Amino acid sequence: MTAIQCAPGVELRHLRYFLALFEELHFGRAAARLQMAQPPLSQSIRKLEDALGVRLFHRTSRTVAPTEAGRVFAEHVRPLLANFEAAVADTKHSGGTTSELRIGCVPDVPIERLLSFLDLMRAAYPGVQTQVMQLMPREQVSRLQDGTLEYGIFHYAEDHEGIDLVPLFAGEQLAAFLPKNHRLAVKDVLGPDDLEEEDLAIFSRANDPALHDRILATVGEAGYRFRSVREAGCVTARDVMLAVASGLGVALRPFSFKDASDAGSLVSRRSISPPMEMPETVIAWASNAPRNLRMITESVRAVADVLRQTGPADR
Amino acid sequence: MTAIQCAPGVELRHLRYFLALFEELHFGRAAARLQMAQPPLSQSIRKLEDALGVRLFHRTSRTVAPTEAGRVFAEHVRPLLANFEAAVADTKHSGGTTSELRIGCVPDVPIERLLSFLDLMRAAYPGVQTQVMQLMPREQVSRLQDGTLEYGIFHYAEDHEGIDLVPLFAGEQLAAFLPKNHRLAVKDVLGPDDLEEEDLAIFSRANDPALHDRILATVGEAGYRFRSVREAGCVTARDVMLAVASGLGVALRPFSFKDASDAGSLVSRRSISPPMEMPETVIAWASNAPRNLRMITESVRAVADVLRQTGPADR
DNA sequence: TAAAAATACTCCATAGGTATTTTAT
DNA sequence: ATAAAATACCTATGGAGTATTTTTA
Repeated sequence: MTAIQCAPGVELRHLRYFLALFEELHFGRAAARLQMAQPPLSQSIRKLEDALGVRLFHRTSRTVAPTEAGRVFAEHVRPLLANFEAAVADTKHSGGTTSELRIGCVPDVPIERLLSFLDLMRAAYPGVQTQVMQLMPREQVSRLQDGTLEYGIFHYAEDHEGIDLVPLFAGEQLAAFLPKNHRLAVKDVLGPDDLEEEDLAIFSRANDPALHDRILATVGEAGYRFRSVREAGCVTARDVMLAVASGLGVALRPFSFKDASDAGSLVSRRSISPPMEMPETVIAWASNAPRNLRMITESVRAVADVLRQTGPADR
Repeated sequence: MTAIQCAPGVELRHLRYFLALFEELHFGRAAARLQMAQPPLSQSIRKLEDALGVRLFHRTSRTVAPTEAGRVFAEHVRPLLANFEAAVADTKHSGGTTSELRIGCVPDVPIERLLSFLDLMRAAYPGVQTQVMQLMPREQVSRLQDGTLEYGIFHYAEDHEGIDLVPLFAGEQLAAFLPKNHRLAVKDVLGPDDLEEEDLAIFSRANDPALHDRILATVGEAGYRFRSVREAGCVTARDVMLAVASGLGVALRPFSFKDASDAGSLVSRRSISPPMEMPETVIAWASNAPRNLRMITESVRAVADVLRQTGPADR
């Protein structure tokens, strides 16, 4: 009932900062982990100490060590933050409001990348339910616009009206895929000279015109020429591998495709030089999405930011 | 380890706001209780709901009702805040740093007032140890300046170099104290005419010259004249009562003095008209007090603010 | 229509960033 | 000499205030 509150000015933020520093025992590293600069972290810790009236760390310019009070505080703070997260998760659930997020994803995003994204989202939004469906970019965009999809993941090729997007993953390196017993299979690395007598097998332009064009442009700019370009209605990695194995031509696809297919015994993967990469993978959403998605979208931005910097190797 | 945090932007502040609203179920009252305006409370609650992705209250312009999610959240938030307070208290203790606060207080501050102040301070600073000592203002000031006293409580009479202070209590109403069988004891209320043939008994000017002068000035301005002013080295209420009982003269002291003395049977207390009041009671500290007192001083300011508004009746 | 919540704006406190200095090894 | 924390300074987000509008019992 008293209007006077204990430890005014101390916020969850300070607790998180404290815990990070307590674990790292190094202002620079803790700040990096918190994705902030070192000076504001110093200031925040000092402010926390002031608010508590207790010194939490004994520091010299070489060492940071928790004081007795710091250890006591850490003991309390850890479960406190955990309880907070639990409270949030529980509340989200009980609301039933955070209806399942429908996420569209093009088939050629490596499964590990997709999973590392979903993992981080679940960490940021404990209550969230996700339902990932395989959709081509055009389908994704129209569903984002009519509200039957919350987020879409595809390779960037062009902008769309009413759609916001941020980079999620860097473009993957491309490799050449050719039939096992192809004459070029004996070489480790293939270049423009090797490929100029080959046919390029690529997904049908109708599937995703903008991406199709962009890839062909990239190929041209990198100095590659092909005898012909053959379109195939390939959607999955398996389709591509089969087309290659059946002699349609050489495919240029991300390195990771080898692992994703059971056709590994039928096709060979070879590096190419000069290298090329796919357009970066982006995540998109409707600009006018309902208000209850705003914060989730903020998390999406944050997660995307982390993934783009650290890569999906984080797991 | 993940840098992505759950429910970003939610701070303890929001939890406090939420709980206040959950209990009041009325934005206006909750805001008042939180000592803030209503619109920012609306905004904060909305922001909290956004961050959680869940509606916590169902509101019309007439009613505010918690949703199911709101009830769930409240269940979590209550112990969470309690744990936080406990964590702060524990940490303060363990640090041992919040060395006992030495608080000086002049003798004529009513004990209830002093206690209500100490209560609120303990609420705001759970770990705090207080040691109150009876000191005259001059002594308090010099000890504040040399750092052997953290806070001083006295009646305002003048400013001092290097000393900050804020009002703590309004000045008390003065009453006249006279011997039980004094000729004026038959009257209920005494005025200037009654007292002009009396001697005024007052504490020695040497004790606190500024306050002494200020009281005499107040007496004069209120239109009171006395036959003479007699100084006595009185310090405690008991001293004053004894001086009065022994016939030194009439004393003008706060109403509450009657209760504080066991000399009640020897002296009578009478209201005076026109009324006079003591200078307000202030709490003071050294402007250059050590950094670990800064936050406590902030609490002192806050507590003083509340007490001055609500009065010590709060208990 | 009246009480209460939501909006619209304004302001300022402060969180956080950058550049630099201090300090201890 | 160097790595790391502290300090100084700056910017800008957003928390909180005042005035006003909208809403529904």
